[in-house]
Amino acid sequence: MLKNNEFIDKLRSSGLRPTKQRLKLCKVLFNRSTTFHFTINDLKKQISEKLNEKISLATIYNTVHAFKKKGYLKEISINSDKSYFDTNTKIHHHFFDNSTKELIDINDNQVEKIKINTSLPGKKITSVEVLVKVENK
Amino acid sequence: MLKNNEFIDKLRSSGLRPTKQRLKLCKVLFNRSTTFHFTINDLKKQISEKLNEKISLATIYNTVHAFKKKGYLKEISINSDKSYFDTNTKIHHHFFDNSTKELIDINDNQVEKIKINTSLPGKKITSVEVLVKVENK
DNA sequence: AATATAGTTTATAATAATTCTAAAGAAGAA
DNA sequence: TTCTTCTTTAGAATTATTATAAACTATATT
Repeated sequence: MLKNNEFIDKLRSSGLRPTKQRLKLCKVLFNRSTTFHFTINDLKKQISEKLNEKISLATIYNTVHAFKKKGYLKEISINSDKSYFDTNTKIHHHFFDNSTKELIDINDNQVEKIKINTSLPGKKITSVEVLVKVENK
Repeated sequence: MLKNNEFIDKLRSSGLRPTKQRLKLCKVLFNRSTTFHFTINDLKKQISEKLNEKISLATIYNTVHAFKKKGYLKEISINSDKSYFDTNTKIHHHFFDNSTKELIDINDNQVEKIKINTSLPGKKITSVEVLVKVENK
């Protein structure tokens, strides 16, 4: 459980003003024991459920993108009508449950490290993502 | 280069009536030497450019989804505002060029086969996808 | 402490991909 | 031909996301 002051320092040190809204979002996003996989709508719901407050939708979008840019959140590649984000920003891979539309982390020891034996001229690799899709048996 | 009759047979054998629109789409999609990675908009453009004809947008969507369901097309997992499809339905992986927003096949010998040493209770794996994102150097 | 400024938040409108609808049209069977 | 079922279509509806521009606030400056 991080203190408010720690969030304030973290925000300030990355050039983001520690506003009320950002601090509330930090609480909801980062004050948890396990990683959080979410869509904007999931996040919005948790803000009202956990904090019993309201942050405008535009601010939620803005902040999530700001946090992603600063490396505090990661966007996960799924072809869905919605975007998915993850509070675990380390390189790791995912199950995507098509039945529940939920993301689940794959542990490092559960999937072999991927080796790419090629490159593209003039391009640099920015990420390597493995997505294992599952559904109910 | 497949003949029209071959498309007719293929469609009929999978329970799809061989309509003018579907045959035109077959021509654009499958009468090519290399695989085709496309968005609905790309496809629409090629219909007018290659065939100089027009198929309603709803039909393009309907047909692409019907072909996907029958296994003639594959949808690729990218978090983009648009959906991407691929005429190569074999298991293979992709580069996604964030600078040009293009998909490029990764050959089988260019990426190691991924081994998953885990499973989820009550779920079955439906696909394993590797996406390598690249951008201009 | 008051003031200036640059960064933020907000409600709302705009955008864009996709799906829905329901009527008209076409394919295949009888 | 006629009937039934499937398909196409234009346009409306839906939905996630981004843009806009005015009100607000954190912070630095005086």
